[in-house]
Order: sequence, then structure tokens, then C-alpha cells
Amino acid sequence: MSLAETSTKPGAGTLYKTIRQDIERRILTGEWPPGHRIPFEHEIMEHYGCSRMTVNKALSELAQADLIERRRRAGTFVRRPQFLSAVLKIPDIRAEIGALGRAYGYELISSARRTANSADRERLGVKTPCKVIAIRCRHSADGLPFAIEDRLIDLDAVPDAAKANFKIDPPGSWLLHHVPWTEAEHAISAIIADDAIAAGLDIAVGAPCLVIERHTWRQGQPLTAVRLVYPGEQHRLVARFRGSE
Amino acid sequence: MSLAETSTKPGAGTLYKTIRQDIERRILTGEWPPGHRIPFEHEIMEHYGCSRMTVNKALSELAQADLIERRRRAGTFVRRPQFLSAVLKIPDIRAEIGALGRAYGYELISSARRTANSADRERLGVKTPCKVIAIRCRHSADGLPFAIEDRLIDLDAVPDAAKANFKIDPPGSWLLHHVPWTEAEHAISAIIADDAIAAGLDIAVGAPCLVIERHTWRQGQPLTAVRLVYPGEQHRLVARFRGSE
DNA sequence: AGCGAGTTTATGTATAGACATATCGCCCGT
DNA sequence: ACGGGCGATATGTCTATACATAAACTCGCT
Repeated sequence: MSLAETSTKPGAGTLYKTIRQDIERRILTGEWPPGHRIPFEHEIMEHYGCSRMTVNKALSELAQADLIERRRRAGTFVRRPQFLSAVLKIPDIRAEIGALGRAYGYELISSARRTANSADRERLGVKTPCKVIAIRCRHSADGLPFAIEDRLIDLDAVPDAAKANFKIDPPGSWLLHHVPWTEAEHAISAIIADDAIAAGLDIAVGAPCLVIERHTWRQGQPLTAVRLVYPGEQHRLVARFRGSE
Repeated sequence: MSLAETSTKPGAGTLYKTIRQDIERRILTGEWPPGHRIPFEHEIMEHYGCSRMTVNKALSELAQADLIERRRRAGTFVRRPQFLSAVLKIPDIRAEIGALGRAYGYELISSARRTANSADRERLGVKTPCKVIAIRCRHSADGLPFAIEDRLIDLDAVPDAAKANFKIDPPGSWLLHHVPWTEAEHAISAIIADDAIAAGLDIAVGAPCLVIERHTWRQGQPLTAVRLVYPGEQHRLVARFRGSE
């Protein structure tokens, strides 16, 4: 029990993957519950009889996958699992539609620049007064409505947005290419189309819609808040992924 | 232009992060489109004047994040972005409800073991005849309906499932703890509650529902297919994440 | 031309050692 | 008791080197 388990099935052939999978297994089965401090690199390295870099590589990958949290001097801890957390990787609708091989269409419905009212401030999560741009637009694929977008941009945080031409560029694409972000949050829910949504998406009132709300920050400062409404029966969010081999 | 840009803002203080972000930026802005071969480790290492291990660390992280694909002898290539791919990280409803601090309830509605009919086979994606378990159950939080689950398990791929007691253990939890998987696929969509769903979730017919369909494989072999229906106005899939600092 | 064996090359893994950096805790002085 | 400073310690980064491995390429044989 004390030495490296070269006798057990090697798992994946390489040492660091074996280490990573051993730890991953213990976390997923609950043997090491959230908050548990996993052995120091020093100890793991002795257990497997390898160098610290090898252990470090295994732990770094687990940290990148958010399974563990590493704190200097304190050690490495099992993270609370992110239940049903949904990560939408690339948020650019224009590119998405292009990748589907369909013709992208964009239409600016309304655009207003104003001092943020209390609803705007709450939605963005800012406390101090600021200027915002409020945009409503529609994306379409092959001429058919694809999504309705409702967006608020904090002009103080993104002053360049005042110079962008949102009659031509979709705000999502423009922001993705011009503004770096550090944190984001998504929420996905389902709603029933009301009159405005039904008209905008060319579907029946009462039809199901998928709603994605996204907030984006840079170093804790709110940049933009957006709400995208998709026809729910036509649109599916699909993801395929691997379980770290 | 030829040497390391120590004059530009360091980005993140450490070299490998600078390298990773430089490359990430070029990919996200489209400067290096999908399929583009990015410079060899050898070249990057000379460009930044560092060792290959440092470059390798940066590229490994980008590969883990699925931004690039690495092929021996051929080089490293920008991957086709996974548009709007949604990754639901932990699929265990029992743990999810527990984490919300609410009391978990589980009720098996029906369970049947049978030889897969053609609909079962299509849903699972198997071609040859096999045995399956079909389960319908309900999850609740604090006594209120939380989700309806409809699941198919391939008994040939997961023979142990015949011994599990799904009257007590939710099939999702049981599978998570007993069956390793290597690939999974999610699809999220929105539907309108029909009679059966409305009754099961205690909501009105015509109310919006969020649907998650998940398929799970091990080494390409289908293990299980599940469809989860949530009340759409009460339930939101939320995720917060960082943009690789 | 077709095919198989050998070569080249870029990535993959692993090592030992070095120094940096964030903190946890302890000790000491007020 | 309280707080500031400092040392111990675990992780973070980086290097130079070595060998393994897979795949693309070359070349020569039939």
C-alpha cells in the first residue's frame, strides 16, 4: 500500500495520468469529499516514487478542470462540485450560425444611449450612476428569426462602445473582439413567448423559448448584460465532451 | 518584434500565461482561424527566449481547454470552436438539491426491464439487440416536484444495473458512483408541459419547461440516455466561470 | 506504380534542481 | 490582549536535459 501501485492496472500508461485519475476517482466517488485536503505534492510524489513536477502536472490539470483548489502554503482541497453548472463556451451568434453553414442576418431594432436608471443599474449590478447603451436586435439564419437579443453595455467600463456601429456589427461580436473579460455568468431558463417575443421570432404566442442571460465582468467591474431568447423547439444547445479520457 | 515582448504589458506576470494569452487572443479574434497551424514549440520558445517546457505548459492548457489540437509530428492546430456548446458538469440531482440546502425526495414511478425495441435502440444509439432498463422517476426538493426523469440503461453495457435498487437509489446517482464514462453529450431545449409533465411537476399545462437530454458512452459504447424535465420558470441552470484569468 | 521499412520530426512525459510567492502561525513587543 | 513582523512551508514557475512515441515522409525494392 505504501509504494506506487505499479501492480494495479496502469490506467492510462503514463504516470501523471494515473495520478490524476486516482485522485479524480476518489473525488468523484466521494471518498474525498468537498473541502477535504488532499495529500501534499511532497507526499504524493513519495507515494508514487516520482518527481514533484509530475505530481504538479496532474494536480494542475485537476485545478484547471475546477475539481480541486490549490492554495499556497495551505495545500490542495477538493472543491464543491458545480452542480448543473452550464458553461456556454463561445458566445458569438454570428460565428455560430456561420458554422452551421447558414446565412447570417442581423437587424438592429433599437439602440439608445442613456444615463442608467435604477432598473439598468440593478441588471448590470452597478451601484454608482453611469451611462449605458441599451440595444435590442435580432439575429437570423437563412432569413428565419434565430434569436432576439436585449443588451445593456456599461459605457463607463467600455467607452469604445460609443464609437462602434451597431447598425452593422452585432454587439456580441463587437464586444468579443474588442473587450477582454475575466468573469462571466450564464443562466439558462425556459419561458413562454409573449406578444413581443412571438412577433420578433415569428412563432406563436405561448410557444416555448430558451432564454440565455449572460453577465460579463472585467476584474469585477460589470461590462455588459445580455438576454437572448431562442425559439425553444427549434433551437437546442448541444455539447459533447470527454470525461478526461 | 522578434524578441520576447517584455515591453508590452506582461498580461499576467508569468511567462507561460503570457504565451497562453497571446495565442488565445489570436485564436479568439480570428487572426489564427480554425485549422491554422500555430508555430512549433521550437519556434515559440525562441520567440520568447524560454525553454520548451514553458511553451509546452501553455500549449497543454490550451489543449485541455479544447482551443487547440496537438498532433505528433504534424504540429498544433486551432480547433473549430464549439459554438454555444453547453457543458453541464455534474449531473447528480440528489447532490445538487442537497447543495441548495433543500431536502431531497425521490420517487420511482415505473421501472421495466425489456429487450430493446426499435425506439429504445434508436434512442440509445445501439444497432444490435440488447436488454435495457427503462426508468421513470421524480426528484423533489422540500417536497416540491423538481424534475421528471426518463431514463434508458443498456443492461449489456452496465450489467450491474440489474442488481441496483432503483426504488431507493436515483439511477443518476447510482450510475455516477458505479459506472465510469468516457464521453457524454448534452442537449438543452425548451418545451411546453403536456398533461403528463404538468401532472408530474405539479404545474399548469402549457407552462414552459427546460429539458436536458444526456447521452453517455464508455469507449464509444452507449451506456445510458436520460431526459430530465424541469419547471422552466422556477429552474435555472447557472454557471459562473473565469476567462482563463 | 505500389508497397514496406526505415528515418525524421514534433510532441509527450519525466527528472532534479532552483528560485519566487503567498500565507499560515508563531513569537515578540507594546 | 492585541497587532506587527518574520520565518516556515506548500504551491507556482522555470530551466536544461533526456528519452519515448506517433505519425509523416523518404527511399528503395519488387
